[in-house]
Amino acid sequence: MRQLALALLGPTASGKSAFALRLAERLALEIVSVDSGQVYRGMDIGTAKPSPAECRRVPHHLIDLLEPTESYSAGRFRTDAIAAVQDILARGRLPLLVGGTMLYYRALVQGIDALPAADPALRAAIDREAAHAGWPALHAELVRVDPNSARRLKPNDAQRIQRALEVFRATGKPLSELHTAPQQPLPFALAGCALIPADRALLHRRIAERFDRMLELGLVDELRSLRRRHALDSALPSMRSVGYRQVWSFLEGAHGEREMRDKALAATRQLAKRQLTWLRAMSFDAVLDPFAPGASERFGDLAQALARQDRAA
RNA sequence: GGAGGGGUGCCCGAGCGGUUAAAGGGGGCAGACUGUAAAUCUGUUGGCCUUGCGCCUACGUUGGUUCGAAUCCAACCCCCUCCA
Repeated sequence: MRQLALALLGPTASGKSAFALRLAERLALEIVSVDSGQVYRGMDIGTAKPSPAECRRVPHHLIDLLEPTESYSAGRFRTDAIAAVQDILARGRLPLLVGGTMLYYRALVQGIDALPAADPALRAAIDREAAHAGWPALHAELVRVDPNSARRLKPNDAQRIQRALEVFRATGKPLSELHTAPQQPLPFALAGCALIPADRALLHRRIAERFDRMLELGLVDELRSLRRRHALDSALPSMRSVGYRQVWSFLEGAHGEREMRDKALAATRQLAKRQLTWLRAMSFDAVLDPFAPGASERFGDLAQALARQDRAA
């Protein structure tokens, strides 16, 4: 009975998926996506979702879970990912977690406190207050009800101030009190590998090439048809994701095609930078430069060795 | 050819005699991150060093006025609009 799952984390456009699919030629594996964008149905081109053919070749999990009008969460990811991994292990196959949503990955490996889920009504109410008084005023309110969280948060950090107030109003308890830094062990072993490119300029070039390919594949039309089929608005988590957000403003006439591309590329580079900050801060069993010659083979060898070790144990 | 407007740091753009290495924005770089995370927020961004309210380089080019110029003057080189 195998107990091991592998994970491959890296910034956007670093080649994670290609590495994973290559490895699938050597090992009987199934992929668990660690990606906050690929969970949405219909958002295929812009999230670089694996093609139907690739999904037939290698089973993928945690993809196409929700409509773009819905929203996902780190907490739900942990539950879903554990279930998916155990499922794969039960089938006697190797689970490979692949993605770049580092908060989700950390929630999986470190655990996450039991907190109330998002409450749209509460959030809407807080938004209304912020529109009137401004976020610094709500931060001041947080100082009264949850000084510990308030100290951590900057007066302009709208999203986190909103969350802290939401939790307090929902439970009557300060968010900081609910943070108990749980060490929730996983019911399986997890070996993680990070892809960290040494050549940032090359990563940027790949980001540009990839976005241009998305445009050729019909990213703009994809969003157009999503907007026809669903009651979407630009504040939805799905529509705020990189690429879609910029195409959205383009469709709204906020700017031209050239500017849409420039903004999308910048947003993607910034995303990659944040992902790299996570990757550098976390510890992994192996770190590879995805653009170094033979990196894919080295990852394959590593994974194979780990899998063999696990089977022997 | 004539009349205007303009050329500012990686980009856009404010400044219009000293307190200006030069507002603001973008981009870049670095960091934070507990149910929105492809989100949200913070810091930083000419060079050098003995890190000093230090030195050097810098506001199209060259020269000039001035104690002092990105800011005033002249010539020149580009760009835009209008008239021919």
